[in-house]
Amino acid sequence: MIAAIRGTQDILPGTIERWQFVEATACRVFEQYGYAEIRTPIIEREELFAKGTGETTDIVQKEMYAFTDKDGERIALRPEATPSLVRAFVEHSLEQAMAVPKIYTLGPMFRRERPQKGRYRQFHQLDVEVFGVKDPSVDGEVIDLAWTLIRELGITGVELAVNSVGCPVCRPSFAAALVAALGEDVQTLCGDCQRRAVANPLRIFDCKVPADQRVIDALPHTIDYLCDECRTHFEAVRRYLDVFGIPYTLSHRLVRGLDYYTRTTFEVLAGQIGAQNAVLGGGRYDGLVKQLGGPDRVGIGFAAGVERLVLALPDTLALPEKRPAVFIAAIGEPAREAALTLLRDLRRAGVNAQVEYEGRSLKSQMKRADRLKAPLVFILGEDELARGEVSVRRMATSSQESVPLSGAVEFVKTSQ
RNA sequence: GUGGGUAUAGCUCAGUGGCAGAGCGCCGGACUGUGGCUCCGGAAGUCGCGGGUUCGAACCCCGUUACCCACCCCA
Repeated sequence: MIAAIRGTQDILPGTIERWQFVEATACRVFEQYGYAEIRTPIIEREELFAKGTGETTDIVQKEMYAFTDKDGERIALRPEATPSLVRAFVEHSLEQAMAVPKIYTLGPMFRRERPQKGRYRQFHQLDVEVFGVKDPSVDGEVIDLAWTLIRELGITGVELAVNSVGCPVCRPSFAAALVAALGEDVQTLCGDCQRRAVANPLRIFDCKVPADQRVIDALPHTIDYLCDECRTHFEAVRRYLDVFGIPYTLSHRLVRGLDYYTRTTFEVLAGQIGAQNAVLGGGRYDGLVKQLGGPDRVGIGFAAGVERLVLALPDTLALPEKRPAVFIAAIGEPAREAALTLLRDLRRAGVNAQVEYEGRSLKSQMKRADRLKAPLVFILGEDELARGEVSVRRMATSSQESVPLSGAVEFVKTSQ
């Protein structure tokens, strides 16, 4: 047997309904907020992510699926959507084409990590981006959109964390302050943290090693080192969140893993879905568009993990059951032909009607109808055929009546 | 890349050296053409794979692969 490759999975009937619910809800909410869907290729030039996601990130350094194409070009399977959306924004001058460049997309992403609960090599994201708006009110709108999505999905027990990581002006001084505050204590931290202290001090805040927490808790906070502009911006973002009535926690440890984030960062964390508890994360990336060769335009957005949202959906979520309106059981060859004609007519009238394909016994056909949860069964045998009627059985009550064959379609439609 | 756990029927799992099992599901039957409940019968297995020990291995030993969970990191 050839099995699906590691970290990929088939989403089967019984589960796919929850995916459809998540995707349909997301599209509805995004459209309501005025975002337009776009779809971009799954493969891109490797360079796009090296420059966009960041040469120093783990995603690019060790998790990206990349290969050399037959003409020698380096191709990558996208590990995230933002660089692709920025590329499309620039390539098609969407700022000219759209009244407001507010876009969303959804689809598979690829990262070569060891799979675990809520993390796969092919995973799926919902992704929202806004380009060219500096005003903090758009930070507020994007976070409100994220929060509304979570609420519309019925997901509870989540926490919204918000922070500001500053900009290229103020971040270096904060990083320096971090290292200075650590001082000799660096020696007492875990190996990962010691490496981070040199490579990217902000990431020390990601550490989960219990022994390190006392030292980390005492470290300075990003928001105390913001430059005037960043501080004013962040204060305004927080005011908007208050205006929108969105409950959030200020998390000075929310620094996020991608190089391009500036100023506002945020994350929605859910319990009960495993160790990978971030269902949604995003922030502002004011330098990215220019860095990718576009005009000097700011940007902000977020990505939500579909697998994680599906895990976080309430157990009580009741999705409408898919069932045929009527099942047609036929006995004997002449009746089978009449049944197929009736089947065609029902379907042309927009009715979900099913039949048994193999010529089985009536008993088997009834069993099939029951299993499909069809509320009505049309029984067509020699007797019915001779009278130009069908017997209609209501499965719930086991009651049975006769209906003229010519009125069968109408009968189903009126009893739906 | 690292650590731990698991691997037996379609699914969930029992089975600690002596004939491969259960529940659910599936197929058929219980007075000619009637579902669910009950009863009877049936199909279905390379016990993950490869070696080793043994008269004999699903079971013990070695190796290997896959999956799950966790670390790193991230959605």
